[in-house]
Amino acid sequence: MDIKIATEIGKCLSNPTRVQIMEWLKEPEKNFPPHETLQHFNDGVCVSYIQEKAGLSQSTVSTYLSNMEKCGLLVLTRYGKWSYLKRNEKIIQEYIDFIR
Amino acid sequence: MDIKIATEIGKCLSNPTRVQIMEWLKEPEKNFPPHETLQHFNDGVCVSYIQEKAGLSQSTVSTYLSNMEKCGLLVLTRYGKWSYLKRNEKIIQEYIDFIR
DNA sequence: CAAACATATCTATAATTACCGATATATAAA
DNA sequence: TTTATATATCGGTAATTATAGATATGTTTG
Repeated sequence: MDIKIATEIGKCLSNPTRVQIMEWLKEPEKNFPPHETLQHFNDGVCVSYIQEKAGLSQSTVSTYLSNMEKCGLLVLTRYGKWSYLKRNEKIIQEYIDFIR
Repeated sequence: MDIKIATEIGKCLSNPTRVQIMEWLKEPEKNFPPHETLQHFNDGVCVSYIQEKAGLSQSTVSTYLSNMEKCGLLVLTRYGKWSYLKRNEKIIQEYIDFIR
């Protein structure tokens, strides 16, 4: 991992709500209600659930998640009108290897 | 580690110079000239060497290092008029355990 | 003690980020 | 094909951070 990407990841992890989102996504079934159309969390959690739980505006949370996805911390999967986000454990591990 | 401290660490790691400093301090003997009064890097590297290498003002780098020490990323040791800084591997590991 | 040196802190301005409401886009449902 | 729903993006203001120069503090040395 290069220093530029590591810094972008650091920026994502410099805000308590975004750090909290990373923590919530460790255990979706514990932290979120079940999805209505999907019977699992295989692709993570939909944006609106995360937004609701974060208690910030839709636009703010959407921007957070977009940036977290751009730097690789999260993986985005779209099904119809829903977007699901899950942790990208591979990139997280690369980041850990970089800073350790 | 609680989310507040993790966020402070994230802030420190959200700037390329500060990330770079963390990297340099992994291998002081490789990245810095030998100290004049001290014959080792056991307590890390003095502020002025880090400042010189970073290429930013003395006050800016001093503030960086101070914040990095406050959140636990670095350990500060003073000998007379010199301050030495080294990585705090214990806290770094705690941070890694938190985000993983 | 005075001068020199290393580092920290203060003050100020420029740049960036936080956050929202409004609006756009894209899909699904009626 | 309108309407509703989910998410993204735009435009703006408030808050925070970046960074520097000036100054203060503490230490060593002459």
